[in-house]
Amino acid sequence: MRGPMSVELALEELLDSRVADVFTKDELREKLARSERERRPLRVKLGVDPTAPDIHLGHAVVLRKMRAFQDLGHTGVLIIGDYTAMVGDPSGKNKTRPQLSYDEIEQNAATYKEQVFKILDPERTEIVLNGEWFRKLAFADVLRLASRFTVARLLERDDFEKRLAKQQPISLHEVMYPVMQAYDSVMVRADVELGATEQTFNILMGRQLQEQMGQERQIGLLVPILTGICGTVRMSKSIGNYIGIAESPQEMFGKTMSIPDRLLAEYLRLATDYRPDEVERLERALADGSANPRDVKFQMAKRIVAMYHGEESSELAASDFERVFKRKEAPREMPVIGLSSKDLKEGKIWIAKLLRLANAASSNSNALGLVRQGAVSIDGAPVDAGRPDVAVKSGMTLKVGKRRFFRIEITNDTSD
RNA sequence: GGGGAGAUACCCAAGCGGUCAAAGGGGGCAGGCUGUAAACCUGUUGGCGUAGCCUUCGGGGGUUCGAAUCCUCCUCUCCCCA
Repeated sequence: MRGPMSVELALEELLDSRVADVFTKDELREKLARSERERRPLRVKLGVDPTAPDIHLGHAVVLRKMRAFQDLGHTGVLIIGDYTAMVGDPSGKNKTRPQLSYDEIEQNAATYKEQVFKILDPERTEIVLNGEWFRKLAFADVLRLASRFTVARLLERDDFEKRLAKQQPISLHEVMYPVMQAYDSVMVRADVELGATEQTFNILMGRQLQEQMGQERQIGLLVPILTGICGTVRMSKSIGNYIGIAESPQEMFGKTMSIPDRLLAEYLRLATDYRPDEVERLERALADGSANPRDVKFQMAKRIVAMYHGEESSELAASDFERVFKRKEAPREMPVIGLSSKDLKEGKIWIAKLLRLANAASSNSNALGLVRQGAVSIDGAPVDAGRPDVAVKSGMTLKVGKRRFFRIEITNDTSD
């Protein structure tokens, strides 16, 4: 149990640390105080779309904020937008999203639930699918709901404004998205809605609708958007510039080390659990040159991996990293490519086939391209594009590019 | 309802009868240099056991020895007018 002082501190962090905006802070303080008085936990809502199920460090920022509320005794209400996923949130998009099939959505939702408790407290989490209420609405209900919003107001969203300016299409169903999200807030009686800054508009709509429908309006708490590891645009699964919280320690470590230096401060602040004063100290050291960015990044990578895999795995990932990139050796453990003796002709295999079995190339053409560029080696010897049939034995190491390693295992298959 | 513009690969965009698997840029991947950073240089970026062949330029049909390019119908998008 926390003492009174640490509650004070936790509150301060809740409102300020990794927060971009709160509307409004005063209202939130009041709600928190009242919740304390009445011993009624706040209902803290977060809506997620089960479109790309893997949770990454970008999602983690907001999920960890929810966790912070839970640690103070409040209830996290996680809405899986199975129904809204059929629409696709236009936020930050410059084009219409593809609508998913129901099967895909269900599968994604399952993966999501699986990963989310790496961060959230299961004891204080409610998970609901918004199809629960949307499925039941009749068209007349939808019209009544829609009548509470004006087109002018909905088109004020900057993504819509931009698209209009660029003469790009906006579908009617996309305009409904904020309406649906607002309705979610009403249905779960949210006290607080969390989201990244791009959610500002949607969350404000929820506030408005709740008031119109006789509820106290929710507080919006916005967290900053994390830039992806490419360093240019937001972290996103579909772009592929992400670090997933369910990825292997080695992957996480490596990806963290590959971010551009200029993202260091941002990642220290948003992606780690360093205390604000620690972040500040590191930022200062980077700015005045007393710390080497590479070393800070190394520390940070260890921290991030530890957050999701524990200290031990983190240390191992760090030492594997040193081993591979400093000493140019193979990692201790690597994925195995299982070959059967049937795959071989006189002990040899076509390199393209080998790469495809390893899932290291998307096609034979792609594989042979890699070989031509000298990216492929076996036991340290580059594969010659002119001699694409390579002799392999169990225990040999296949290396593709700078960082992908595989161990070859051959089983004697004489079944036919 | 009327008039106009448009749809080309992951994205932007050129091409407007053969020399087009399709310029250029971006992005991705790979190589060099590094710290799996940045910047820079180079290569590569539809598929196929690959000096050859197959499929691709919104979709169908046609003209032609030959079509991303011409004709025709369809689908979709944007703009202006009502």
